[in-house]
Amino acid sequence: MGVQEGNYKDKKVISIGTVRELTGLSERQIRYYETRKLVFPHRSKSGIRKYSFQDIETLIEIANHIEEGVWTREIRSEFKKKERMKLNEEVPVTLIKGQINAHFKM
Amino acid sequence: MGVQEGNYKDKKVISIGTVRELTGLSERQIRYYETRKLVFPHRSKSGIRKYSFQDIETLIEIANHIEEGVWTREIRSEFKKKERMKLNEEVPVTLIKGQINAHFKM
DNA sequence: CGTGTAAGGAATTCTGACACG
DNA sequence: CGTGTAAGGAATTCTGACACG
Repeated sequence: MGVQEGNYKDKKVISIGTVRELTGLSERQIRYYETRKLVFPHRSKSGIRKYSFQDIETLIEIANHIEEGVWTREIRSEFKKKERMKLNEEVPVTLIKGQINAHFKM
Repeated sequence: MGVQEGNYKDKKVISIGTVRELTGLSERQIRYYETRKLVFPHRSKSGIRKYSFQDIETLIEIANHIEEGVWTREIRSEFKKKERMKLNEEVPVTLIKGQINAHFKM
């Protein structure tokens, strides 16, 4: 577990119409949150936006915040805070002595 | 693990152009394998095909077989065979005594 | 600030068919 | 059998703007 799992969750392959259906948001809203730097879809060569499942979860989270009256500006700084915390989680966990013994006894 | 994991792999959300890019197949080929009953995309209300990541893996597998000269007919029966084996795997694994003890000692 | 909408154009996708072999 | 292609139409997506508040 952790950040990258080589999974499908982060592959940007979903176009905006499908994102609209999955999130219940309007395309206007989805594009607006991009101008507010809250989501970052890829672009196909011809300029079509492509989103990941992770993006969809983020959009739903954004929508929930907006409903509560939170501004996009605040949502962005909250996301940045979370990003900083994630980086800390990535620091390798030190193995406990007992676990090391369990691993290496043969 | 097993069949359904509530994951993103089976969500049919990818349109054919993206599938073309991900598989390297032509749209003609992708649609043809559908008429041969090898892949089963969903359809949006307006009739647009939507594929899952699982479909993409299946398509790649199909392409490999075709390259080896295998006919779609044979590929289909091979897929059906695999399907039957999958059903067997789903039979719940009987717990080994020691494991049961480990689980229930409190 | 966040979102709706009409506008015009460009890119995507669909189906049925003709072709080759 | 498996795949390419041209054809015409329908659905999708894009951008920049006006609007409201």
